[in-house]
Amino acid sequence: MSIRVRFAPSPTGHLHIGGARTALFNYLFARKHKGVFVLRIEDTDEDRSTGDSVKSIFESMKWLGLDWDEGAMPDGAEKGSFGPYIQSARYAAGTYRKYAEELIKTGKAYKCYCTEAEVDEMRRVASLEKRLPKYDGRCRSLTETRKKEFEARGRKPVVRFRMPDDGCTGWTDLIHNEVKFDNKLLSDFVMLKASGYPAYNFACVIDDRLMEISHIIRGDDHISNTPLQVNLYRALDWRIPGLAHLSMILGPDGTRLSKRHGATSVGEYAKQGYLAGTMKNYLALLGWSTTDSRQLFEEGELEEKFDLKGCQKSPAVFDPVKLTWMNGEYIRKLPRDKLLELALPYIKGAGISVEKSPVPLTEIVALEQEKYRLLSEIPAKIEFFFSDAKYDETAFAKMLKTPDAKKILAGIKEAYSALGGFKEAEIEAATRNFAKTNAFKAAQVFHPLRVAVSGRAEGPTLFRMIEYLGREESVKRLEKALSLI
RNA sequence: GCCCUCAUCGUCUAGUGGCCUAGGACGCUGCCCUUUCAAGGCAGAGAUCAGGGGUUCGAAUCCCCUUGAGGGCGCCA
Repeated sequence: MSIRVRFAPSPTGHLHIGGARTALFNYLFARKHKGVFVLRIEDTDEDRSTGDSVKSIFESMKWLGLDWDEGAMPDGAEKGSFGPYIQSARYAAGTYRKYAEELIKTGKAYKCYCTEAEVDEMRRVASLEKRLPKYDGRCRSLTETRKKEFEARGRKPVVRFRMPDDGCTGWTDLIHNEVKFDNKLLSDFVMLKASGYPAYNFACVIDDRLMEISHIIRGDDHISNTPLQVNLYRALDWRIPGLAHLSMILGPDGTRLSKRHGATSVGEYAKQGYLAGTMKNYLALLGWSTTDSRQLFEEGELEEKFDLKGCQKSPAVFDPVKLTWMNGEYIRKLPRDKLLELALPYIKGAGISVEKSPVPLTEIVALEQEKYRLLSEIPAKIEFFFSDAKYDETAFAKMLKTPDAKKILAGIKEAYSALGGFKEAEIEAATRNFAKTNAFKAAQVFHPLRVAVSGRAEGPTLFRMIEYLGREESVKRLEKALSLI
């Protein structure tokens, strides 16, 4: 049996962390088993589905590098021979109606003329009387005359699935092992809405089967939908795919991850300067691990090592602090030209005019590569190369408001002006020499010098920084600092 | 209310009856390196394995109960 998995988002917003994790695990499972990864759009919620959401989801998937083998594509075309891959299009082709009618014919489904208000009331009363708040099945055996009456009054029926009245429905979950539900608890769920559109539990089963999906990997918020779907598979006499329910992702307070925990969409993290590789690596570790508890994975390694057996049953708290640490790790591993490429949008976005760069921008950006944890931190770190030093008050007070500061800066200024060349090694030698001849400790000179030239108490390695700034600019800044002391 | 699921350091986790006086990672603390900040190296604090009962020569690992948390009970997905 060939492995075919799918990610089936409903386009009602951006791709969220939880969705991305589900997509990732499906993708990894497919790659690991040399299977097929399908992307299907479940846009059967007529009110909330939007084309913009579809676009946004595509974008995030692409950013994360989760390329799919079959399904709806960003250019509006489709790839694969099981299409269409958008449920609204499948609806238009009559796919769902066909199977619904078949089930009605065999008595496994029926038309229900109850209005939403009636069903709501039914549930309310049941709940009050401490009975199960489920549909009571009153339309299960409507006579033809009754049906005609309803139709005559203009009532549009929904199609409901007839659940077995007794027995249990269970399955062997690939993550949770045996799970079972008492059929008595299960409701005759809606397959086709009054509008004719399919509801989730129905569309999902029909499509998974028709697309020959071999394994369903989804969040465990779907566990209670599963017995309904299993019964549908059986009614249709279809083979039930492998079922794997992933644990939820929670916020730091232990509740389901949501907006009030901060950024929840993949796009927001991308904007904040997290790398796609970081996100992929971090998300993989939320609910999955190797037996050696490995943290950092090389490119392509997850695809090789992923295994459903390593999946956690319990929910995981999303930890932005660890994510940020990991991003630093990924940034450090970046080749410098790649780093520049990724940093450029942030640099330009900060209004830094890079044309004025005294040395190739790559060099400047790479200067503090080991310190960046977020791409968005880069502009603030390199800004002083491109505009006059803005003196940090604390640093200025501490390093330049000292008895020796004037002497040091003046002396260094002189030494630099007299230098033949202006390379890191020469600058360092001259600076150390100045310190020595004037009986200063190296640090006594270095600190004020750093502040005078960059405005900050911390920064890149001192002499290379000064080299990049250039003699003229360095001297100019020393003069300015002198005038301010 | 009913049903389902889950339960190892603050967090992500390793662990499938003896190798566990419970390992790794993030975070935290200290030291080293060092012109700063980082990075790196080393060391350390941090988990009576939710609690209580069993089973067993032996349990984080198996069984039962309790508690807690999460999810579901839609013509949303």
